[in-house]
Amino acid sequence: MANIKDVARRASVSVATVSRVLSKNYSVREETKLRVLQAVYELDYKLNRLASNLRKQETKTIIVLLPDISNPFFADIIRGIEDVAIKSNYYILIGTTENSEEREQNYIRLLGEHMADGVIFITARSNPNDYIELAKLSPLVLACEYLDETALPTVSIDNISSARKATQHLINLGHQRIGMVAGPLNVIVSRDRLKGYRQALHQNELKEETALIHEGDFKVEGGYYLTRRMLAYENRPTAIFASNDEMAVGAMKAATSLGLKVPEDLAVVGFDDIPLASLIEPQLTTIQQPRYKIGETAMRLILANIKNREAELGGVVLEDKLVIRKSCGAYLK
Amino acid sequence: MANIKDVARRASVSVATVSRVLSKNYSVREETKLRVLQAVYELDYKLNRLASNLRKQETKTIIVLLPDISNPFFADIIRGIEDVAIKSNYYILIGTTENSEEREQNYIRLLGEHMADGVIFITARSNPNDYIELAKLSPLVLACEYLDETALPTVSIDNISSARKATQHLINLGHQRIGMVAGPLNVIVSRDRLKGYRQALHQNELKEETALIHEGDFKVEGGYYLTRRMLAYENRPTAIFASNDEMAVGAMKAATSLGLKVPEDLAVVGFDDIPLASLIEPQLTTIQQPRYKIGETAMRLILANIKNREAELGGVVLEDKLVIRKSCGAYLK
DNA sequence: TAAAGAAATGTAATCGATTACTAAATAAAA
DNA sequence: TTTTATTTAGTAATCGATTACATTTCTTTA
Repeated sequence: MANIKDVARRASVSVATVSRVLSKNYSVREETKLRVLQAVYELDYKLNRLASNLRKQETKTIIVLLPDISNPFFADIIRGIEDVAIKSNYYILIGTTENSEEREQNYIRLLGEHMADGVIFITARSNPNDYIELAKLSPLVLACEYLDETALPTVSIDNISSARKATQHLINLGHQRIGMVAGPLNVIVSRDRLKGYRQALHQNELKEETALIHEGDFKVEGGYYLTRRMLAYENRPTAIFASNDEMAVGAMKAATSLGLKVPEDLAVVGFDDIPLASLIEPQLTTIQQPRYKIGETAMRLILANIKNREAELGGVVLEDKLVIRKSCGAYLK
Repeated sequence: MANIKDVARRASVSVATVSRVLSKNYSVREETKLRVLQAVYELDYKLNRLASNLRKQETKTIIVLLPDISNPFFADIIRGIEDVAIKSNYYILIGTTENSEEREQNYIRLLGEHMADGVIFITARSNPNDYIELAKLSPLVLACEYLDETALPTVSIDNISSARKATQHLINLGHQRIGMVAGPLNVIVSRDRLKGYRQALHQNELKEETALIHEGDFKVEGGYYLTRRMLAYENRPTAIFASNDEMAVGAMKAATSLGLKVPEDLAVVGFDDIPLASLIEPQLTTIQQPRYKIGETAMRLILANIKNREAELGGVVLEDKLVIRKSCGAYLK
């Protein structure tokens, strides 16, 4: 395989000249340029990007870490990231952690080894300090997640206000006993959605019942079992707000399994608006996150951070939207 | 950031010795080894993998190309690939082509630029010759796809026999007029599924009707509209075999939208067994592909091919399975 | 104890680019 | 035409590892 030396020899110029021709924005005599390009063509020369990266100390690669690729929620975010990346001549290396600390480290290590220029986390981990430390070494952006205390670059919606909005919607429809199927509470996003739910109750002077608040796992089965449990109470809830759509689907299945109808006997509202939400019957009322835009913004933030490591990049908060479909029963009124 | 020279200096040895200590399987005196490791620790030395890769002429990275990351069908395949990759100390770089020729080339170019050691296609393209040419330059494996003529390394199920099996199942349930919602016919997988459908008809001396065979796009909407069209016929089909689950869901929605019940008025069988298949009501009867295993095998094949470029690697055919749920109506009999 | 063989380490070339510095060629100004 | 400024191109250092080959040190054997 031809390298830059071969091209130089063939075009009777130095390697420096070849490099200049190929990297544009250098002044090279037209005739020489043509000779070089001819040689490139004849030898089918291809840049060795490894060598180039080594010398330039950059890789144009961003690591994107997420827990689980089969979660449809992430797909659009990744599309957003990748689209911006491609436009900026970057590549993304997707790593799925499957919630394994070791696997995550395995990918993070690549940063220190100069195999990537930065990392975007679309993932929920517990220890904020790790992020902060890492951010000192390497450009880093959190997508969907954020930290209470520190100003790392983040992109997300305002989960508190969205959850409040969703709960308020149920209250407006007349529900007084609203069950909450929360996400895992070690995740800040779950905690904030729970917080929003509580705020809505308090603002409407409804009292909060621990029996109506349960911690789930973001999976269909979790939503199913927790809802079954709540529906077994004598004084059962008339509505469920689930912290994500999968659990909301589980809640609907729980109702059906007990002979209850959604939304007549149990109203359900989810969170995320994954594709499934509009395929299931009845279609799910849910909070829609601007996923693609979250991805785009995350990539833009990291590019900005690469260009200028000093740039103060705080958190970007994007608009969400309550999508009203059938499962909340609004159409019945 | 410390490099190998710094470590060498600190440990009072040559860079060669440092490299030997770190790359294992070299004989180094225990005492020297300790000194080096101590220096590595003190300086927090990290290998520059770019430099290492350049010298060793390998990257331990495999490109995985697929049309669309939001398709849940691909997620398990990727999991299989990634799991094997990690065990073998490889990384995968996922590229989504969004059916853009340009985007695909953008990723393929990386191979020539020494940024990856091989490529796995989980994707449907038209021109087999491109694959064959590329395979000469670089290790390449096709997952799910295959070619008629040539012996490239491939992993897939036998789509013809699976489609035959699915269709036969409907015939066994008494259906005589079975509509086929095919996938895009420029894709060999779609052609083979159609072939299997036809074989089943012929084997049962049912005649094939062009009015009952339609080419779709693997999307829910496509399945919906094509099925609506078929259900509008005077002599409408009593069953639909769709070339993937999304279109099968579309078919079910079409039936419902016309007031027909699935499976009583219209039996539906899909293909792939994506997660949605068991979440939708009625649950979908479908062909289950061993997705995770397809991924694993694809990665194994490419590793074998990297180790020995001469190895003759033909096509691996894995077992599929007809999963009988509610939508075909078998339970009614 | 000397010679031969084995083990440990060092020297320097190499992978393939980019680029600071320098030199030659050309153009512009005096 | 000479001097100066500007383009264009070359030389060689550099990025940070790995490894062939050479050399030194240590063991083993005679």
